[in-house]
Order: sequence, then structure tokens, then C-alpha cells
Amino acid sequence: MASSPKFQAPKGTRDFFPQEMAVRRHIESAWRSASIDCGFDEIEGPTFEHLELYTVKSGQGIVNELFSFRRAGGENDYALRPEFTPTLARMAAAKGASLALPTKWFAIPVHFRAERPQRGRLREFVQWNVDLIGPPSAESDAEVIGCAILALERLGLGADAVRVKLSHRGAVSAALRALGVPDASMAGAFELLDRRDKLPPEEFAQRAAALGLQPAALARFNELARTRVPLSAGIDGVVAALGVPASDVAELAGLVSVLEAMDLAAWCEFDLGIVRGLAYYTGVVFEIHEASGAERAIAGGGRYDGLIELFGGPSLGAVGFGMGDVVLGLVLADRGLLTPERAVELLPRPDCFFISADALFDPIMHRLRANLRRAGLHARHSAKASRNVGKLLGDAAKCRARFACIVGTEAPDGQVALKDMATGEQRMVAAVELVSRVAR
RNA sequence: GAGUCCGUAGCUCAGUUGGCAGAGCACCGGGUUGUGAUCCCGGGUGUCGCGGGUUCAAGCCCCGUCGGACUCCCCA
Repeated sequence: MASSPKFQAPKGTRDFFPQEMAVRRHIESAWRSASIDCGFDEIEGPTFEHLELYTVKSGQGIVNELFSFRRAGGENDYALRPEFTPTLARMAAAKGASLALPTKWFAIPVHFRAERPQRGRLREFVQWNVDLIGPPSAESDAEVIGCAILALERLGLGADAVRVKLSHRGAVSAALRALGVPDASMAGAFELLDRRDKLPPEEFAQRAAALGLQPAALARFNELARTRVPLSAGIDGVVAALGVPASDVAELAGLVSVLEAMDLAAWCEFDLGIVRGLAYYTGVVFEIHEASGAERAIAGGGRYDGLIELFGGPSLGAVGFGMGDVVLGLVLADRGLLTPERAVELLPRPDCFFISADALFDPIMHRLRANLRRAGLHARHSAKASRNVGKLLGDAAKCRARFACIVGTEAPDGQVALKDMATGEQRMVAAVELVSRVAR
């Protein structure tokens, strides 16, 4: 800015001033309460890990997007965590056979990625992670999806505002195989499905052909990539779209029946173009998007059986998802659920705002204010030099105090004026009764 | 790594053919003998992102640079 500050926040990071912090806590509270109500226990891991934890699974390409470092004079390479799953897998592996199954864990960690920031993508962000480790089952898949939906619902997003898009890697790869995609090209096909809406049609067709698809199969591939089936159409719709035996979609069918029983079908749809970029997903995969398609994905996840074993743990199934605060915040703002006015309402509300009408009464005010605080009440006073009661009441109203207490000429006699800011009603009360009068 | 757009007060912005740096809001102080300001008075809070160049004179023109937003790449 004009004052040319010497320091500013690093690129892609955010300063959380009180209002922004209140918004962040609002989102985190919804995440935490939904997790706990769904029976997940909160965990946390280190902010940085050994670099190899991230390279072992993902390969070298990912290193460019890591903030990695070595302690001056040290020999070990570390990286700020770009995601939580490796830490989770490591922690699960560390418990080994003693891990009670199913284990249901959630975390709300800060993550770091050295990417160019753009809308919905920053270099430092908070991501809610919900994971269920245990024998694979439709119930488990439905449980994590239900948890995501519960949090979104608590933030004011309804089934009309977001879509939970379901797919299944096994079912899609069976369909691709039937279309003539060789197993060796499967990863490429998934990548192409993932990018279906970002590529111009000609390039999409060109790349599809390169996978070995004949013209007829190519058309089917294109169709499949864009197939969206409402859950109400039932699994038969998916079977038809994929052109595979019903046995290949059994897991998806199982998931749907649990979601229906949970009364969540209205939130969901099949989207066979959803495959997720990550190589480690093995079965059901899903993404949550804003209903109109605005913004990036709000959340993404799926089943990753075998990953924990990869990190040296027992052979265990697992399913989970991540939901970042950045896109979610944008969606909430887009839908008028996080206006500046609402953000102000999220700030803590004082129980009592003290106004000392004259410096003479300040000591009394200080004592009364301390009494309230000791009683567990939120008490503030004006920092202004003005003794103008009207102005100070304006301050009390601005911070949405429940009561204003005017400490004035009657204070030495043990009386103060207590004003109910909502009703405007004001009465003299004994100072010794102030705590009980203000108590919620 | 590539591209597009944008940098003037805390915020939103105005600033003419180059001629003393501006408005609204916000904020701060005071007044109205102690009551929620659509009241009155006062306060500009600034290295016009930064550095050069042209010019008698640059917020404005030229070159460079830094920063930001957004897009491509990538996306855990």
C-alpha cells in the first residue's frame, strides 16, 4: 500500500483479524461438532514431517509443490504437511494391531502447498479430514459422507445448494476396460475423465483416441464422462450408463441403500466423471460441489484400502475425505451465508458493557467489571476518552452487548444504572446484585 | 513455468490537454449539564507501490521493477 509496509503476509497466506477469525471458528465448529456427533474422535499430528513420507507415495513431481526444508547444519529433509492422509496412515500404522476397529478419526489441521495462489487455492489453508479405518463396508462409506453433509447442513447449505457426486473407481475401470482401454492406459483414462470439463472437445477426443479407443467406444467414453444420474433413478441407471454387469456396481449399490436409509439421497447423485486425481483411491470416490458448479470442489474423498499397509501398518480398509476452508468459505459467501453483517454476528457478544460517567467512578467500574469476569461473564468497557454517555452507548450497541452498565453519581451509594440493550429498558440496581442481574 | 488485468487515505474510489493531493464512508477529539446521532464543531490519517527517465513542472507520459487478483500448468 501507499505506506509501503516493510513486511506483508507471504503470498497465499491470510491474516485472520477478529472478524475473519470468527468466521473461521464458525466453520471449524460446524466441522468439529458434526464429526463428534457422528462418533469420530479428534486427532492432530505434526505440522511438518520427514520429506520421504510425502515422496514415497506420490513421487518426485509433488516435491515442487511442497514447502520443504533442512535445519541449518542438519541432514534430514522435512516438509510442511501438504495433506493429512500420510500422517493419518503413519499414526494408524504406529498403533499396529492394537488399533480398535473401526477407528474413526477426524482432524482440522493447517496445510501448506507451494502453489500459485488463485481463487479457492491458497498456500496455507485449513482442511477438515474425516477418516474411518476398518473392514470395507457400505456403512463406513456412508458414514463419512453423512458426516460431511451434516456439517454443510449446519453451515446453512441444503440439498439444493450442494451436490454430493458419487462414483466408483472399480466400476468405472470395468466400463473402460469393456470399451477397450488397456489396463496400462487406465491411469491416463482416469486423468482424462477428471479433466473432461477443462479440455476443449477436440483435445478431449484426441487424447481419448490416444488411449486406444475406437470411434464408437470414443463416443461412449465421452458420454460416460458426462453421465450424471440422480440417485432416484436407482443403480439400474448406472448399470445402463456404464454398460457393465450389476456385480461391478455392487459396492455402489450398497452405499446407495445406506444413504437412502439415512435420508440423504436428495443430496446425492451419480457422476461417473468423478474419479479423483489421486492414485491411491480404490473403490467409492466422491466430490461435493456447489450445485450450480460454481467454485472448485468443496470436498473430495473416497476409499483407499491398502494405503495404511503401504505406510507399514496392518492391511486395513479405509475411507475418508478432505474439505478445505477456502472453497467452502467462498461458497458460503456466494450464497449470502457469510456477509460482513453475519461475520459481525459471529463475534463474541459481551454480556455487559461498562460506561463510567466520570473518571471519579472508574475504580468502582473496575471492581464491578472484574466481579462479572470472575463470574464467567463477558464484560467490556469503552476505551474512548469521551465520557459522553450517548456516544458510549453507541459503542455498546456496536459490539452487541446484552446490557450496558452506567457507573455514575449514584455509584458511591452502591447503585448503578443497568440498561437492557435489546428492550431499551433501564433501571437502577444495587451494585452487589449486578452479577445476578446480568447472568445469562 | 506462461498469460491477462490492477496498484492514489484504513475502505471504496475521483483526479481534465502534465500545473499546490481530493470525495464519501470509516476512524479520532470536542460540544450539546447522563442515554443508542440520519445533530453540531474540529482533525487528512498520503513516499500517488518502488526506482529511474523526459519536462520549468509527473498521480498522469516513457522504461524498469515489486506487489496483488484471476487464468493456464498442477492439484494431495
